[in-house]
Amino acid sequence: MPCENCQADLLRRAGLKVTRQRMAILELLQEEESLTADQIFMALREKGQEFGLSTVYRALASLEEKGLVSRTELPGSSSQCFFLKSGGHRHHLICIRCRKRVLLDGCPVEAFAEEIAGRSGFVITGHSLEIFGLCPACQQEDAHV
Amino acid sequence: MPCENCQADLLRRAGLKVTRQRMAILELLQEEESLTADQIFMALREKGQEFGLSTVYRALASLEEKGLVSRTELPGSSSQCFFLKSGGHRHHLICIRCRKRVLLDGCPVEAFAEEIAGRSGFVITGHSLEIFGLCPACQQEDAHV
DNA sequence: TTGCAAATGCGAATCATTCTCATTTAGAAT
DNA sequence: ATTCTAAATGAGAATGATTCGCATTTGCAA
Repeated sequence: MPCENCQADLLRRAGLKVTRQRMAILELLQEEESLTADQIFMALREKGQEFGLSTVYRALASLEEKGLVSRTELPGSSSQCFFLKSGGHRHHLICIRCRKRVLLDGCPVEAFAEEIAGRSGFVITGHSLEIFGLCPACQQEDAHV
Repeated sequence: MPCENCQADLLRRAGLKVTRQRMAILELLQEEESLTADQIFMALREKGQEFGLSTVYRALASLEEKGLVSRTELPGSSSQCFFLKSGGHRHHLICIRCRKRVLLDGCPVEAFAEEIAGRSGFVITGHSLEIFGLCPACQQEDAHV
């Protein structure tokens, strides 16, 4: 259960100053599965907490650098989505309609990558994997329309 | 072995007009593993075949739409790489240094995705997977430096 | 050969993101 | 509590990749 103090501690432990702006962004990302920088900017403005778009970008960059946040890009979109990172190597299942993001357990790529390494002579440094689909709620909505 | 006629046929079969520009781009992509739009633009200019950057983008878009070309983004890069698509569902092993792109056989994600579908209630529509590493040549070069 | 939709060229426009620089602020040190 | 400094912020300009508008050209089917 997220609390203000937890978030402040997260920031402190990361060596980042605890600012109104960063707190608000962390809080927002806790409510929403994943948002673009611009969506964050606008959501905060609606809450009466307006601050500069460049601050949003900078806050996200510092949070990412400290491992509190990650980003990806939805297929066919030009802007990037940010979401809270929960430790360890995990992949996401992402709804292409509402952008809900579900954390997955396990990774089918690791064994595959090792096999590849042997055959190709590459030194493997990482991989990207995302699975896309329609979440149950959006399946319903699409049926209605 | 690629020949001019093959490429022209590819275009015709895709319902695209056979233009100097599209031919040159296909040819170039056959030589190079993968290139950004701008790299294509400049490579063609060096060959004395200058044409507009927007034409490069449009040609790539139409080739992609017809399934002759795909694109991805290297991690930490802001521009997209284009490469010839060889039929079917395939993934790539990509050198993060020289950007060489190696086609992989098999896909470790399909079974995983089905399992996920059952558990999550999502209708899976696709996935993205890329594996990154250093190719043998670049391992050498890095050792030298 | 003709006709016309498709393709091109050029520059302007757009969009996400980053940068600059003056100002403010968190939090450590006093 | 006050002072001090590096870190963070705000506003807007700058950048860089990509797309768009529109006039012109060009495959290619008839």
